[in-house]
Parts: sequence; C-alpha cells; structure tokens
Amino acid sequence: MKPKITLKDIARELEVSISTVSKALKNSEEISRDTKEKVQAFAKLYNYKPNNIAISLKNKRTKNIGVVIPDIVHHFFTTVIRGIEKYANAKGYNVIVCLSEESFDKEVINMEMLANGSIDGFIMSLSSETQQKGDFNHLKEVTDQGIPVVLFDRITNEIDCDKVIIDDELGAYMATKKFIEQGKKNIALITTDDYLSVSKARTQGYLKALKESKLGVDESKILRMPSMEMDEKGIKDFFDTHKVDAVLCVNEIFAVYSMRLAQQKGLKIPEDIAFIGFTDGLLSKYANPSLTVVSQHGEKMGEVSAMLLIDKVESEEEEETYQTKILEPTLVIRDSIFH
Amino acid sequence: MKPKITLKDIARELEVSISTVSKALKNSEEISRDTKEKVQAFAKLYNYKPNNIAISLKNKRTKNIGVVIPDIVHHFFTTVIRGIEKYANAKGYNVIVCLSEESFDKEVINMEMLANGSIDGFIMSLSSETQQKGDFNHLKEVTDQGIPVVLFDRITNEIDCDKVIIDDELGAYMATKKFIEQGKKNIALITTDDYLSVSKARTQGYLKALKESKLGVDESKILRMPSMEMDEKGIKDFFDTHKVDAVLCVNEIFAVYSMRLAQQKGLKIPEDIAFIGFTDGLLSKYANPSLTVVSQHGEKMGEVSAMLLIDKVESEEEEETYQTKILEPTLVIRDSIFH
DNA sequence: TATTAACACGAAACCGTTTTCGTAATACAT
DNA sequence: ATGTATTACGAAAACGGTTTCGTGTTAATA
Repeated sequence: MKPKITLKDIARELEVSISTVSKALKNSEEISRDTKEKVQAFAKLYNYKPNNIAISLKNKRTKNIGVVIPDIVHHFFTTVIRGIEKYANAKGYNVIVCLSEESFDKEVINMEMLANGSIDGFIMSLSSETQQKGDFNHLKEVTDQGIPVVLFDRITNEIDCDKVIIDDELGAYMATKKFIEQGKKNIALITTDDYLSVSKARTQGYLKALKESKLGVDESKILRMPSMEMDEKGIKDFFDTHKVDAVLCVNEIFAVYSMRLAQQKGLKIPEDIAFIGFTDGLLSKYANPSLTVVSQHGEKMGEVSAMLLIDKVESEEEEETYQTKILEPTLVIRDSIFH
Repeated sequence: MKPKITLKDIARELEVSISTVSKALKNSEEISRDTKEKVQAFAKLYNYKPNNIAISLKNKRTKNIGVVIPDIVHHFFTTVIRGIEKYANAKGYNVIVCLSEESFDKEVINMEMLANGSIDGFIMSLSSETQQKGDFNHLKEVTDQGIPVVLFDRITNEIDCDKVIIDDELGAYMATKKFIEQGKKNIALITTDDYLSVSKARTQGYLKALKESKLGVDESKILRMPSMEMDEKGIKDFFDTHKVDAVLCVNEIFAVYSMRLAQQKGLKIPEDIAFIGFTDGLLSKYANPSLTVVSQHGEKMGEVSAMLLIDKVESEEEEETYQTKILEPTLVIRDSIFH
C-alpha cells in the first residue's frame, strides 16, 4: 500500500513551501530552474497526481457531466451515451449516468444528488412519468441555479435550455409516404399515448402523410399503447382484428414483434404486409427479415448534446440564449419493405 | 438566478458562527433549541444543501463508483450497469461510466482520470486489448493505492481483488450437452480467440461435453473469430464449407446472424440445425425463431459487483481477503432448439 | 554607496465543509 | 463568597489544492 502523495508531502521532503511546489509543478516563471527540476523529478518519482476533488472545490468546476435518462437497456439511449462519452472524454470530462427508470421521483432524486456540486451540467431525456405529469420544477430549480441543462429526444417546451431532437414528425412522414408510394392502402400506426413528446410528433407525421394522400386517415388503424413497454397481448389483439398491409411502429421492438405475428399468420413480408420502425438498433439489423427503420442517429445526438453543454459550461458570459438542434432522421431501407 | 447558499451565508445572515450553523443543521446536542430552530428554518427557506465536493474533500469519500467497461452498446453490459446503478443508488452512490472501447490505452487513461480522488472504487470488465496484452499494471497501481476494485466477466488472475463471473464453462457445457441429448451429431462452436477469458472458458465447456460423449472433438468444427465484432464473411464461409446440425455461439449476434444464413440455405430450425447463443438480450428474445441462450444474468452480476465493492469501500478494516463469486448460468429455452 | 529592480520563495487566504477544543456565562453546590 | 458543572457557542485546524501578495536577497544602476 503506497497511498497517494500530496503537495504537502513533497514540500516537507524537499524542505520548501507548498506554494513553491505547486508553482514548480506548473512550470511557473517565478520558480528557479533548479527548484523546478528538483520538484518535478520528485513528483514524477513518487507519481504525484493532483487530487481532483481539491481542484474541483477550488475551481468550482468538477469536469463531470450528469446524464439522466429513463433507461439504459434501450439501444437508442446507449448510443446516445456513447456519443456523449466520446465527445465529453475528448474534452476531459467524465460522465455520471443516472437512470430514472421512467419514474418522476427517481428523476428528481437523481438530479438533486448531482446538483449539489457533483456535476457542471446536465444532459437529460425526460422520463415518461415526468412528461405525463408535466411537472418540471426540478429542472427549473437547476437552471435557476445557473447549472446548464441540455434536453434531448424527450424534451419539454416549458424549460428554457438547449435542446437536441430529431425531426420525429418528418421521420414518420417519410416512412408513411414511403408506404403510400409503394401502393400500400391500409397503413397502421403502433404508437403510445401522446404524452410522450416523440410519440406525439411521430403520430403527427403519420397523419400528415395520410391527409396529403388520397388515402385519408382511419383512426381505427392507430394503436396507442400505454407506454414504450412491450405489451404482447395488445399488439396481438390489434392484428387479430385489423386488416392492414403496412405498419409504422414508434420503436423497433413493437415492429419486430409485429413482424413475427404477421409471419405466424402466414403473411409474406413485405408483399402482404410491410414494416417500418423507429430506432436503428441491433434488433432491426438482425431481425428476420431485417427491419427498415427511421434512424434517430443516437450517437450524433449524444455528441451534439455534449457539445452544447460543454460550450455553455466553459463559456464565461452567461448568455441567456438557447438553441434547439433538430437532426434530420434518415430512412434505413432493409428487407421489411420493397426496395 | 439564485446561486447556491453556503454555511457561511447562513452564518452571516443569522450572526452566528459557521460551526454553530453546521452543528445546528446536524441537530447537535451542543446547540440550543432556539438556535437550532432558527438555523434550520432559515436553511429550509433558502433550500440549503451541503456541497458534495466539500464533503468529499473532508471525508475522503466521494460516494461515486467508477465503472470501466469495454462497450455500452452490448446488451450484456447495459444490464450489468443497470444492476450496478440499482444497488449503488440505493446505497447513495453515483455511477461514473467510462468506456474503454476495447482499447488498452483508453482503459488506462480512464482509470487514471478517476483514480485521483473522483471515485471510491472501481467496477470493471477488461478490454479485449488488455486481456490480449496481459498488462495489468494500471490495475495494480490502483489496488496498491488501496482503492478497491471489483472485476466482472472479463477478469484476470493476476490481480488480487474481488471478482464476479458466471461459470462460463458450465454454461457452454450445459448447452453442448443439450445438443447431444437431442441427438445432434455435428456440433459447431463459433467463438473468439482464447485471449478473451470468457471465450476460453466457454470453449472448454464445449470441449468437455464433447469429450464426455461418444461424439468426440472435431477441431475443424470450431470457428475462432478475431474478436467479438461481427465478421459476416467469416461466418458465411464457415457455413459454406462445413456441414453442421447444431451451433453454439459465444454471443447472440453470431447466433442470430448464423440462423439467418441457415434459413437462407433453406434449412429448418431446429430440425435441420439448432442454435444456442450466450447473453440473454433483446436480440435473442425477438429473433425469428427466438434464440435459446445461456443467460449470463447481467443485472445480478452488476448488483453483486456493486455489493462487493461497497462493502469494501465502507469497511473500516482493510482486510486483504478477496472473494470470487461464481454465478450459475441458466439455459433459457426458446424456439431455436427442440423443446 | 545608496537606490532600485529582478528574482525566488513563503505566508496566508480561499473553496465549503466537519470536528476538536477552548471558554464565557450561567447555574448549582459548598 | 468560592469552586465546579453545565450549557452554548466560537475559533481554528483540517481536507488538498491555487493564487495573490509580501519580502528578503542579490544584482544592476545612478
């Protein structure tokens, strides 16, 4: 056991003052060549590394960023984290991940834990419960304290801060349009309740495309699930009672599961029924047939979020100007539709 | 903007000393009823929360744990993180996640960043490069400094610390045995080079089961990929040149991709060819047919790791006794084999 | 030789807490 | 009236750094 060595230790051993050691290690002009060499050699020998906590306390900067997300097992969020990590690490920041698990209370608790000095800023995506409740006081408190926040994907307009989203409406619009172009007539949508900002936007895109076409909207072809969680029975019932030849799903799990149901009914994909999902995850790529998806570019989203946050954290002036970056979704064509 | 309030602020406003405020907030017996009430009311009114960084510096405890893993997009690791989060959060700890991305250098850099006071201990799974190099000095340095480390899944015997693994050999043994019982004669293994501790153990389990049976080992039926990364061509070539009726894969991606290849050749699963993978992820569950897997119980692994680590962190005596927890793998039977 | 500038370093404050120890003021016993 | 407990609080050190400012010594200048 060789415990960490401190400035004080070096100062004692070398019989100089702590300030001299500190300056010598920073190569300050104030210190003589001799002393600097002596101190630096000693520090190197004993592998001196400054204590991050002490520096944080002094600088009031932790070089940590807090990420609060609903879930980590969903592929989309993991790619976002990867993007955040990538950018943040390159800038010398660490990432503290907290999971709200779609719970409002956990989101609040996690934010409070981190807001007391542990982090320089937040990157977050709201839990479904928070979006449902519409209570954003915990966010307001944090921004009021001058802690920068970046919201991504699941955002709210009630908080003034930087935001990063993809154009969910456009994504759904593109997908639906694709179905229409390919001659599909009965296009279903499997989504969730509108309290989830992304589901709402996607539903709008779907509706928009249908309204623009001669097909028109048939509300009965929209299945609204209570949450993003899988409900096998709900989907099964829907397929047993509705005849459709194309399905747009707000995530990939709904889509892949639906594909399996269709196959069990003996339907051919994409001839009899075609599928498009959201989120370009492993599931879509390795499904059988592979699933066409609207890619949300999670990694890019993470990078952009981290960039916005770190810019704010490191900018001296506290400008009160916020931007919303809207990323373009792209359609990744695979075997679940014609091509 | 209302910035955070400190003890000093309260002391100034109430015209008492900082120590009195500190004690009053802790309900110390030393302080009179009146003063305590006054201070506590004031603190509540201005929403005083102690600064974590200052407390960390004082206590030499951060209540942060560092998690260094090769990748976050793999389902297994995300479930482990979730398990860690769950336990750690319940104990009041935050989780700092760093990704090595299978790179030795990144692993070293991340550990060094965190080891200088940012965390109370590490939970990690080694990068493939680290296992390949066999260089564990960065781990040794950390443990030498008295920072507790828990290794999970991808471990090494060269470091004395707590470890959590599943019995990979047993898992592979169980899976192979299952194939044999079901009458499969040509059982292939798709694995990686042996430098990955888990692949090595799984290969041993596979070999053991075959040796025990009358089938015996046929080395040509083992495909060793250079890494856990997908190499579509490698697998395709293997299937084009080998006739097999059962395949054990060390991860789910290899398995799901192999299943698709088999289906493209017109083979029936599981009649003509059966599949078992490792890692019980979304992919296995939603594959078509669904994939039988050896479950690694990632979440449990995370919980156990966090428990071991926090126990060490919070124990006063620095016992030099380490344990290795070996979790039992379980076979999750799905449609890719008979049942 | 007296004055000044440059150099090299140390003392001390500070970041926000916790905690030990000392002490003034009061109450009580003798 | 004197001595002793008890109460209620404050001063100060400590955690490990950074940074400002002051100062003694030497060297250069007038």
